[in-house]
Amino acid sequence: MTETRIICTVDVVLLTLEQGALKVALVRRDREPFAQALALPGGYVHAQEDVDAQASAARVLREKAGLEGPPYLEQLATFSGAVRDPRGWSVAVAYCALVPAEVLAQAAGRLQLVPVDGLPPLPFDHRQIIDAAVQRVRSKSQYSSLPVHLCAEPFTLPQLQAVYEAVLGEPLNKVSFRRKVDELAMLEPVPGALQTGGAHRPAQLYRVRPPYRRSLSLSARGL
Amino acid sequence: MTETRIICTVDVVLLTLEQGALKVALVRRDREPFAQALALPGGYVHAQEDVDAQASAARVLREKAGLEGPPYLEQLATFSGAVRDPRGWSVAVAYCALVPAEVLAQAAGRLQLVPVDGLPPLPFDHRQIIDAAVQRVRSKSQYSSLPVHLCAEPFTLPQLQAVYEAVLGEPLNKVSFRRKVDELAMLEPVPGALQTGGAHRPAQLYRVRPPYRRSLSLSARGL
DNA sequence: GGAATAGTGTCTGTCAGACAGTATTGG
DNA sequence: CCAATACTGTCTGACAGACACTATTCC
Repeated sequence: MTETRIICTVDVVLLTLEQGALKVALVRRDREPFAQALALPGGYVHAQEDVDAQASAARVLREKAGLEGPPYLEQLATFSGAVRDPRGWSVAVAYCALVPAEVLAQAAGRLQLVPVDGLPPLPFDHRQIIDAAVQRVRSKSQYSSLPVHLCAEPFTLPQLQAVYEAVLGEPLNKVSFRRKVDELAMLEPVPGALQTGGAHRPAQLYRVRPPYRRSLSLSARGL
Repeated sequence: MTETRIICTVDVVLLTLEQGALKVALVRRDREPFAQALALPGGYVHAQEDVDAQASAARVLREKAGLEGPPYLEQLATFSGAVRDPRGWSVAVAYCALVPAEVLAQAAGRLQLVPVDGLPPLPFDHRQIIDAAVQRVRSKSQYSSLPVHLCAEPFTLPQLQAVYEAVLGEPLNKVSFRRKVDELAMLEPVPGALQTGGAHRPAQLYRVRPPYRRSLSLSARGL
């Protein structure tokens, strides 16, 4: 009995917020299959250089998006089967990464940002992978600090609330939002730093407390 | 440059509730590495016969546990890397399955049930995989109907509440529990069927409504 | 002073949990 | 009638959201 070789890859759903809309970063494929098509950044697992699949995903982000330290990178799910890739039976470990739009500016040109609510036809099962990522992000945003990773530091609480509202697609109560953020105990005010410039009262600037830099803070009852 | 072959496997964390404790089904390995050791049921992905990794997991359940129709089977996470398997760089797609203890009776002898809170040393990273599965199940039990898959139908509400309490490890309020179960709208009373035998008022028996047979019902605010 | 936005004190409706009562069986 | 458990009606404290007020800036 011959053992068929299985294709092992990683795909990264790199999400950011631009102009109030959640967008996914796509790259133009330079190889077959689907050469020239827009697709998720991904690639083969390199057994020689990657210690695990998460390292493969970080390498993909470095090579294809020029991102050195991924602020937030989480395993999403694994997509597998005989028909998803024309080359044969494949396993794609999908990861979800969140970055502030400012961080992607450096990779302009290599990446194309597409609103997740208006995706073009995509190769493989990339549409399904993106949908799963968006669903996960929206779900986790309801009860965790996940969206802070879409905000460049330092930021104000009204800015952070706008990010939450953009991700969740619904307006939030200001008082409740501030209560919850306070409960999460994940932010600290930057002493003396205020957002000035507007013709109105300046807002306090905040940053993420170091322990929550790469992880999440969870809330018992949502928001 | 030579491409190293990557080992593709699936592992199944088969959980059940026995004597009020959450237990995982382990099998004695019949091959190297770790032959004779207790480990999670698992095996290679068979590209020729499995349409995807979930089918591989279902096949493993069938071959190693004698389970034909897995009542609940969900992808957990993927564990990968160079060091987790002595044979080389490996990818293990882990699945979590829930069954009532009664269903496992038919597979007695092949499976050994071990309480998840008193696990022996296990090969590979199986301890880590089991811990992830238990954490996921406990977490999801807080706001979904997941534990019904640990209950053989038909069951009474007090029985179901006991299952929730065993999984979550804390007592629940009876009134709130019944309100929530009612909100989930996932159960229907079996007409005229009552649990008799005790020297007390008999309890109404319930079954899962067909649409929720293999999926979950989610609650907005937990429990 | 006015416009605009940041931030806060207080009220209220809702809902989860507690309590205690009724219901229904076997002995 | 008593013990035991199933089930239900009602009260109450806590909390999310609404409202309105104060604070601070630029013009």
